[in-house]
Amino acid sequence: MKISIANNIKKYRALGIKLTPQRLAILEYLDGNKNHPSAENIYEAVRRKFPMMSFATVYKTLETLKQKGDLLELTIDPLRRRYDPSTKSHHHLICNTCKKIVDIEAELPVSIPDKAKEGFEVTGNHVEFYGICNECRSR
Amino acid sequence: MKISIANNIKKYRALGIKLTPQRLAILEYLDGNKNHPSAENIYEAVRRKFPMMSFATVYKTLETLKQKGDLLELTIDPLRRRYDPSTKSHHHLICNTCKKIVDIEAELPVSIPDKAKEGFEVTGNHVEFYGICNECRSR
DNA sequence: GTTACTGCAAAGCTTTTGCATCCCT
DNA sequence: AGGGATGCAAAAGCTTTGCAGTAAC
Repeated sequence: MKISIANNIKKYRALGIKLTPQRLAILEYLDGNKNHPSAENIYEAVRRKFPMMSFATVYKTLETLKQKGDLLELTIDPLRRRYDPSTKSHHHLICNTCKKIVDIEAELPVSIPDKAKEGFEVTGNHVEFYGICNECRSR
Repeated sequence: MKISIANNIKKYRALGIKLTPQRLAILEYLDGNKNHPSAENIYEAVRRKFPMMSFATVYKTLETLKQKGDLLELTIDPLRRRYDPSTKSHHHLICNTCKKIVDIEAELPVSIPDKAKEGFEVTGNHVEFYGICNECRSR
């Protein structure tokens, strides 16, 4: 984990991102994270290392990463924004009961007929599947 | 439009929804509306008829309709919730530039391989296509 | 030395809530 | 008449912003 971040330092330098300790902690927390964390999740996690951390720093860093194309903002949760460090396009399963969000690893062939495109030039897509997860069903 | 609402009055009665003038105005505004309005859009529109209307009434009515299954809440816009009176499952095109949201009329065969289901019992899905709309491309 | 980031507090938006009053059924 | 809806104002969340001080480059 730490090694992976270390290897990426030159990538962030190249992007023109100034690497402060706070940012490194955020990057380390996000690296490989599959939990689709909210800003608060990130704040709480990183604050254990940097008790002086402020929410503004979290939001500003997330905004920077987003603009550099290194972080996806998910509009999936009606209550708050969630973030996903996996920037290659993928899809999600959402549990209607516990609201858990799980990545779908498989490729999904989704296509839209030309006549349904309404004049759009389509550049990407995102599929959400709704249902009930294993744990919730067991109850 | 008014006729369609009139025909539906017994439906709402049957749902146990008390039909106040404010609610009728909201229902009329929503009926057949393809603009995916926000609570504020609805408030502004209905306020022209009922200047005394309050935001709380809009939100409470939307919540009621949602719970009766007569309105969908869209989690598509990161800035605010939007509502869709078309309750039969459908998909959306979203313009990256002007943020317009357009309904897709066609059926889309979307399926997920069993091995990708992560133990979920899948009950529905929603596809978002991203791109650039005709108007934005013309500039 | 510059430039850009941090931290704090305040402000901005959207959405929810409590409560007295009102009105649909 | 009774139960639910309305309107107002206040509060609650989440996110953004301004600014002075500070640290990375």
